[in-house]
Amino acid sequence: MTTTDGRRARGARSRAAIMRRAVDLASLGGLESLSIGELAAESGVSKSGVVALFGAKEELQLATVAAAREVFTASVVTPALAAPRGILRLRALLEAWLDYSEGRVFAGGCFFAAARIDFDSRPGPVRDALAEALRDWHGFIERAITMAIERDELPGNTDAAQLAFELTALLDGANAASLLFDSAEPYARARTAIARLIG
Amino acid sequence: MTTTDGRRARGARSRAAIMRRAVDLASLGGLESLSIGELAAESGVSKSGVVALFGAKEELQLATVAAAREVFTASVVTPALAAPRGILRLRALLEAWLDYSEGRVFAGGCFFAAARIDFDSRPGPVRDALAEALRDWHGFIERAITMAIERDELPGNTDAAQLAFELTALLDGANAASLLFDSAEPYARARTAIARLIG
DNA sequence: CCTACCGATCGGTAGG
DNA sequence: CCTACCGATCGGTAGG
Repeated sequence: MTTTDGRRARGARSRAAIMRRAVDLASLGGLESLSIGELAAESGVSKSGVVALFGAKEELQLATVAAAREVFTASVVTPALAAPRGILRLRALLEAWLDYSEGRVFAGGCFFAAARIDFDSRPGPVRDALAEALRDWHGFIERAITMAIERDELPGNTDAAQLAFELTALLDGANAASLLFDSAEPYARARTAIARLIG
Repeated sequence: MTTTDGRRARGARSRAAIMRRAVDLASLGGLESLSIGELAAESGVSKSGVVALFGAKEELQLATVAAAREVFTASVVTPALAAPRGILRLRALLEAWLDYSEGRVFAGGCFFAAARIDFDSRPGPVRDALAEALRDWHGFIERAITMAIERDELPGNTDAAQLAFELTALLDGANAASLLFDSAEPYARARTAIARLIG
């Protein structure tokens, strides 16, 4: 019993440490170029250790997406839930996202923007997991918009899905431009545009 | 002389055919996972043939970026130049871009959106080439906006760089969402947002 | 979890 | 432009 628990606790710590490296590596080079050997070497375990803990490549990729979602939720969603429903929560969500991207919570910027590329033309479980994560996030923004409309903090004729598309496009655009041009200016541009859209 | 010209003409045809495959492969999997061996096999030449024509990996990547720029210019920029300067040309540019993305001129959607990922955290000549291509495109949009302002087709207090950021973010957002969700709806959303921004 | 190993593919070169 | 080859790394497995 004690040895089993000890082994499980070590396994859990090891899993968490390896996933922390995995999400960073994937944010830098994409989810497909995340290699088992490189991840093992950087984590101080053997290749077969990585495979034993997470399974083969595709299961490793799925585990990495799940780990990234947890980090994302803790960095962006949970903090914003402290704000009251409505326009304040919507603003908190957008601001938390910009901080998450600008603060490089993942070494290579937004994990999902990087992970998407290798899979958005390749159907399968990994693409499905990424699509679900993005859909969840967009849905979260859209519900915050809807609550703001209900509270008369946004015009009654606002199209929530349309506004959610525009806002997330601004966030992703800031992330991409900041990375490529190594500049913080795109975040200021996104904030300006957001202020114009939702006051 | 004749044999030399014949060889050169064959070389040029071969180069063009190989680049046509290279830009498609890179748009699907990213510019780093474009492998010399795969490109050679799909083009019907040997690996050393690819290297002889384009040089080692980095030179191949630079050649691929240059080829993609040519395709992009021919698909988006040149057609839009037929429209008169000002708001009409701006609208033509944005519409041509959406058609370029939606029509999958590159098999994996916008080449530059896909190629960016592998390099936006990795300084070097390839990143520089991608950044220059994107800067060129943004500059083109910005100049079209400026000309529209000068013709009083957009408000005099319009911030051209800011509006260019917002418009290109909408284009890129539509491309990304369309690929991941395998849907045409994001293009409609982008068109709606563009119409609101520039009438 | 490890070592030791597998076949396949990577980028690249020698020699022609 | 080719064939033939190089060392390194890929994902993955056997056996413990």
